[in-house]
Amino acid sequence: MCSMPTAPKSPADPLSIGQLAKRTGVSVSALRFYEDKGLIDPGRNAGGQRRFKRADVRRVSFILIAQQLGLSLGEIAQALKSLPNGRTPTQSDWAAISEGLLQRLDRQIDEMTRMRKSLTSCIGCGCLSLKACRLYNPQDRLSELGAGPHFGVTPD
Amino acid sequence: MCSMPTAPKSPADPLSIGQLAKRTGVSVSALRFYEDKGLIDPGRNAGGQRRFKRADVRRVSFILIAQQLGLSLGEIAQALKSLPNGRTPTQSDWAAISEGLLQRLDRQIDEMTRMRKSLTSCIGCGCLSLKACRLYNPQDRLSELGAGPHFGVTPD
DNA sequence: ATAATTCCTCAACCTTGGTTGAGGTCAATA
DNA sequence: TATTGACCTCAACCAAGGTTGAGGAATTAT
Repeated sequence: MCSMPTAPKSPADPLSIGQLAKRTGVSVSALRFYEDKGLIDPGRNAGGQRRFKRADVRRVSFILIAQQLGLSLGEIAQALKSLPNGRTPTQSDWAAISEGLLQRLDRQIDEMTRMRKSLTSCIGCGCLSLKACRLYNPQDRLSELGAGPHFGVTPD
Repeated sequence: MCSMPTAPKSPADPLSIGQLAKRTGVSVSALRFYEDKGLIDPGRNAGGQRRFKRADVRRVSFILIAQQLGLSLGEIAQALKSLPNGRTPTQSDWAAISEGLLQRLDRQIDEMTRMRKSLTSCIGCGCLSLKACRLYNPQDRLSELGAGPHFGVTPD
């Protein structure tokens, strides 16, 4: 026969949720949660079970990377909308969307570097008032790194 | 008389929670929450109302700064334990504890810079697999920046 | 054919970092 | 003195990012 002995899973083979979980290291419950939030959109087989395309491995990888960079799932969902719908994303589609991450990362590094400068000067003078930080950094507040309360310390 | 006309609030004047809120920009409810978590420990007046020392303004500033750097309230509580108990912290006490923040910030900048390198190479090859990232960055995962799921992408 | 897995949905729960409101007390002001 | 604030506690709620478990259906292995 022409068919290979141990079915070398063609690139079209769909993945079950458990298989995707294993490949990505993301738990099954988290994958369902991502679907619920619109980050992934698996098809279903006749029995109603989720069937993922192999390209979804990359999609989940993107989610993980973006999370590392501090994007919320909502922001990630937004970013993923820039991918072609219908067609399976190509490498250059992924490269394009990843550029956005890189820019964000650069902004973050920049903010942290400014923060470092401020903190150094705060430590230097012992004031710990963020007066200096605010001079350097008027209303940015590294807010990408966490919600954090409103800022506006009026020191002693 | 020797006393000044409009009572130039001596450094010993205690602050009410509302006054502290105004000085720090932190809401009254958040201040109560911080007390609950052990980050601040105001005394009480005869009527049971919180009375903060002026040094608490600095303490709250520290909390805000540390939050910006991604520390959880629990971690901040830990850090604050290094302050002298009993005595009001001096400028050099604050400088010492802030050194820890600076080191953490440096680690973060370092991690982000490595992440940038990885991401650049991922974008370059279009793989988006984090294979390269993991090479550069074996098990660190910028985890300081958020809980984030377990990492272990096995690409397509 | 049957047993063992895996999967399904839905609801409840968890942690962080708070906010909001009810019901009641304290303190400053007219 | 009366009355506004400002304050008190306690409980419930919110959003994010999930986990856990119940009860049941589908799939896979023997």
